[in-house]
Amino acid sequence: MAVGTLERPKKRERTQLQLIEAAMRVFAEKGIGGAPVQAIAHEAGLANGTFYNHFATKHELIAAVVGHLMDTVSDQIAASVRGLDDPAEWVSVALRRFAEKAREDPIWGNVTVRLGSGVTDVSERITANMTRDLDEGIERGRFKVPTRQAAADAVLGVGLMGMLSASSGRTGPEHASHISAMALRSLGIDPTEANEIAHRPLPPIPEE
Amino acid sequence: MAVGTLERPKKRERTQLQLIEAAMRVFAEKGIGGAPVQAIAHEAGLANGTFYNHFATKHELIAAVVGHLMDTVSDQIAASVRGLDDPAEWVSVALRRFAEKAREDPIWGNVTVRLGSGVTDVSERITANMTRDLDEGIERGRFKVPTRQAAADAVLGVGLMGMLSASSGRTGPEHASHISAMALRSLGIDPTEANEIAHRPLPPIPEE
DNA sequence: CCCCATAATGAGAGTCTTGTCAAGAATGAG
DNA sequence: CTCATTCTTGACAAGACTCTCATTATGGGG
Repeated sequence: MAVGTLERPKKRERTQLQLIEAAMRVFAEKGIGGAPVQAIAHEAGLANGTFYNHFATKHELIAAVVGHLMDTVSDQIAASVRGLDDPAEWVSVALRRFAEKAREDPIWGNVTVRLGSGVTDVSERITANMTRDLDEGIERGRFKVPTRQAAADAVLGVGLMGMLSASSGRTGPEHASHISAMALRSLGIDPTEANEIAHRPLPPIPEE
Repeated sequence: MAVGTLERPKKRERTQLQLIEAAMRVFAEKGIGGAPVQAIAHEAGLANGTFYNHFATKHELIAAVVGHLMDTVSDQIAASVRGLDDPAEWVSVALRRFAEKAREDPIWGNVTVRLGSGVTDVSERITANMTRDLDEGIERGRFKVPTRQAAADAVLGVGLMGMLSASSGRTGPEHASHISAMALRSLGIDPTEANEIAHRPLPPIPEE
């Protein structure tokens, strides 16, 4: 209970990460609803009670998973895009990063999709950056779309479904570029150009 | 136990439908995982035990919900499309029907999306017709897409997300046409033509 | 290497959920 | 209207899940 005037950052965080990662594995397999705390603790190689030393409730764990998921890419992507000028390229880079991450780490992909299409908090945070990019592109006349809402539906939809197939191993190495190209075409970018943008090398991810 | 040589079709089916519809309302509100059988029975105005006269397990109920959902539109759509010649129009009609149905009946839409992006059975059945249409369009050279998988991701993605925003009341009456146009553009249809196809009147739904 | 603040343990209390069943109510054919 | 058949009821047993807590283990600063 003593308020932390001293530093003690290590063990606690390691265990929390164990739990978060175990939770993602279990969520990916059994869905988010169907995951008893016991199963998560056991998957992490810890006892039931240990869980509650770190998270007061299951809901709190889910929030931590969300936070972890977001920290892993969302902000990195936003940053890696910051140097670029063309809204079309922003969208392309973001989509490709998500899809590739999902291919490399299927569990991450699976859980992100489940949360992104289910939990309101997450889809809002995922969409936040994307919506901003879309608006900017629309305003500049770069995207020609019927409405903001339709544009958001299209880009988010192809992104999530693309991640889903990527994380289930049904895709080749070009898949990220493919879905990115399709998204750009739906935003009114000329097919040839869309293809070119979708195949540009990805900019490096800047350090924290 | 007597094998049914006699006819007795009425009451049973009525109650089953009550349960299925109650289940959809509860699923829409609390998700599919978080819906106790008790809550469903109560929502239907029935006792707990009655549930188990009709469905041996909760999973069996979910299967019935899926069946009901599919019967409601999927086959109707397939039929209503059968007279048309252009794969682009097939896709457009199917997407618009789904999106409009979701707008008219938000609960139907919400549950269909949840099942469609989560339960494997359903997404497969939803995709089955669509994939066939896509393949045909690709083969005829009507669609120009990087891969079948990318095309399926794009169309299914925009369809599900479109239904989701439609069923949450965030959309105007044109939304169905809008997302249909975006889907066609992502399939390589020229924007002007995509728009025209997306605004053609929907063909009538044929009788059973 | 010692020691104690900090973390882990796991049995179990309390609660919720599923699924059963004997008894009573409704249905509808004759 | 009568009665056999079929449906409904709600209390309850069995078990799963969440969260607690007194006890034991640990790690890392001195």
